[in-house]
Amino acid sequence: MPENPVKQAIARCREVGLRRTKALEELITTLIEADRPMTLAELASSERLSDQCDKATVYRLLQRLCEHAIIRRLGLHERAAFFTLLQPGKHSDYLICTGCGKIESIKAPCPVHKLEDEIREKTGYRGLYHELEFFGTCPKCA
Amino acid sequence: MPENPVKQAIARCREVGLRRTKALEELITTLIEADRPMTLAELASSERLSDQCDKATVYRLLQRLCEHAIIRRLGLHERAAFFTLLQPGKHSDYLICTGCGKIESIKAPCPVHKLEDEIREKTGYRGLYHELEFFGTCPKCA
DNA sequence: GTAATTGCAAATACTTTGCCACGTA
DNA sequence: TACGTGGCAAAGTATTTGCAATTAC
Repeated sequence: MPENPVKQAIARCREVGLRRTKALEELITTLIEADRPMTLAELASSERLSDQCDKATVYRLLQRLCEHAIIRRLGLHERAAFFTLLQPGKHSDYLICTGCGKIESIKAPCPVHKLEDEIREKTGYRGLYHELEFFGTCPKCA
Repeated sequence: MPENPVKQAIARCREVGLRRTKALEELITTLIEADRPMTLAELASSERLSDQCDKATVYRLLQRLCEHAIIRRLGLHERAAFFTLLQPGKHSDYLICTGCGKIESIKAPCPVHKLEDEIREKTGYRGLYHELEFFGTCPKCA
């Protein structure tokens, strides 16, 4: 039974020593409801957070959550950084339209695990993970 | 016979209608000599370019070259964008240390072409390409 | 000659920090 | 109570643009 993912994420936050604040709850909830990577600006101005707390607060929350590997910061080519919640057992690659900027999750089985293992062995890098993005022009923009 | 890659790249520039300026030559040469993705700031302050032209010029050159798919802008998680020369038949994935920021090219055969083909068919995206990065802590930083 | 390109300076955009007040454990 | 957290405002860093002067074709 997949328990409430918001509660799961907050539990992970508590485990690493973060305090359970209203802002934290709303941030996690927002990320889960959106089910897509979001920018600091988007989050800070979102319904749940805009009148809940300052942008600096969201910024520092994101920072803490990144440090503890509860969320991840993604490149994705925009000027602003994107953040996505890490959920155990879930991994997403992305399909991004270079025209309108639309970002889709690709849930398809990711074909790079084998290469990742090879790299881990050959290079001795620790905590290895990857990010895979496909870029192109979506049918609407074409 | 692999002809001089600088000349090749400049030839491609000419084909798409760009003028052959000193700045263009030095920019291309710098990217090829470095053989790694570079940021606007790095390029603008590089030996070949710093007293050759203004940062705005480099910026606009990079922009034009991107539009014509002669270079590519990469995310790579730093705050600044990275740029890399596209060379026909060459594709690189990257291994990046989250500690010191070192960026290595992975020349290993890239395992995502098949998935890329599937996505092209299923989604109808045009001009599809991908970017694959591995992140971790390098032995030195660990 | 004409349109693309450039330099300089100013404007944006996004991120990051300082400092003191506040709330959670 | 003590220390993590939050608000507000200011600073920092990277990017982007306007406009007149210059240069490649």
